[in-house]
Amino acid sequence: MLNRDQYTGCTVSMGTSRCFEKLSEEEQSVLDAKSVIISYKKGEIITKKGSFASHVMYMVSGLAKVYLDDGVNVLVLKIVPPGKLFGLSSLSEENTSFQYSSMAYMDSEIKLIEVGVFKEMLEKNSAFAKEVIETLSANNAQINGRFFCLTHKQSYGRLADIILCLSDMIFKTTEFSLPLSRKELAELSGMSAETVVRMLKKFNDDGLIALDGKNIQLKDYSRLKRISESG
Amino acid sequence: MLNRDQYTGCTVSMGTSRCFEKLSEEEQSVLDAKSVIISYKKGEIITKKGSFASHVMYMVSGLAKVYLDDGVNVLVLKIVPPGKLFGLSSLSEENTSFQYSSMAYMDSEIKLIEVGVFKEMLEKNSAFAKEVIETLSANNAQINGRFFCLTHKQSYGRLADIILCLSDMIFKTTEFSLPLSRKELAELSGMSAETVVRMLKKFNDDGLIALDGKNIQLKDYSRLKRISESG
DNA sequence: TCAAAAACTTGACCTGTATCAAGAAATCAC
DNA sequence: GTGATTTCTTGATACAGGTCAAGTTTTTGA
Repeated sequence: MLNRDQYTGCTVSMGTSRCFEKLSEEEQSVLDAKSVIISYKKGEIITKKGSFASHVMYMVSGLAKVYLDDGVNVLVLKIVPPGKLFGLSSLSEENTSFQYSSMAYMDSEIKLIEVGVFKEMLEKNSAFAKEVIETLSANNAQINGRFFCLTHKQSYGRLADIILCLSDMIFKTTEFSLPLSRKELAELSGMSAETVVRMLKKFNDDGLIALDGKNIQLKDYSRLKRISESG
Repeated sequence: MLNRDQYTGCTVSMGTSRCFEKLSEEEQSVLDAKSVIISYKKGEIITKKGSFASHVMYMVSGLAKVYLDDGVNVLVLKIVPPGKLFGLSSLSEENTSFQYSSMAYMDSEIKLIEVGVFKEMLEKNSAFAKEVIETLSANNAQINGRFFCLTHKQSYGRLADIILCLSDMIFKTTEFSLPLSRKELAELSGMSAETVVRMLKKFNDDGLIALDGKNIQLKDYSRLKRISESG
């Protein structure tokens, strides 16, 4: 049999944004001089699509979603964990406003870096620029994989994806307390909140997970994986 | 009423890749020395996901699709018209293989640029690098809009999107001969080929388009637009 | 030029998942 | 602490659009 490529609906890309490692101490301090760290409470809007894109962001601690919203539907593009740069669309000369909205899933500390100084670094330090290109590409690839899943997998697979993703990439343990509501899980997996409830229940009844309100424990990782893969 | 944001399932982003304008004549000729122009016949594979990413590509003439494929389903990420750079995921240091497959929709001439020399330009010429970042961001934004549509609009809206997109961005006229099969339209709009046939027929019967085999004439642009917008 | 293959079309059927409704549980605000 | 919201859960219902099958038309290639 052909080795069928796998995509996941996972919302978090690997690794951290490593561009800052390429800056000299002096450059870093120039950057820091034009940066502030802001605290956001759970549920607070961080950026609103269409508003003036004056900065790029770096997640220091916490968790946020980056999403599109047309007033009726919401599509979560990605979840931003600590160590990640986001809001890079602000670098565009053509689009001076944010292309995406973002919201804190939990209390978060976010470093806002003035876009002018960030661009200045791109000009001065090509290793930095290359790292930023790397970040953009990785981000691209990850969202495209998610795109594939949300359009071609069915609900069980998509929900399994999200559960595995949260476990593997965010909480790094098989038992955790969800900071997300069912509605938010629904946005992530591209389905209705009611369907999420039903499917979580099914997973619970089938012994794949143990569910207790907001607490989830993965009981059968490999079967979840199989569901994720088979769609 | 709130101004509801609009996204389209359109597969082509605006404008052309302008990074080359930032190169000096000398840099351009260094680049050209490491480039070749290759002709592809309609239906030929240009890059295969997973194969060694030795070059980035520039569409000189023709039309191609960039897509993901898991062996069962196909998702077209974008259509590449002349004047566009593609395959930029090759720039990643981490992924030395193509992240996406691509195929010629019609006979095409494509310039293959050796990835090493392209990276060299990124290092040397920061205006060039900034333009590439711009291209990546625009590409991002465009695919995300498409992502939104394919997950939240229903079929009529998605098909209307594609028809309008082909008319506005590719053929630049309201009457054209489709180089794509129904199957390919289906991939683009994320539905089955049978459904495409049925919906095209409906559009035809409703006087939105005049259909004659591969020939499409847009009869009621504004109503198509409304269908596209209302989903 | 003609047979074989591919693409297109139409109909019948079926199912995954959204939507609506309504009650239970949890959370929030004062 | 208690009433008011907001979430969560479950059931009933509806339908968009996929799948399968079978016929027709177009394209291909020897």
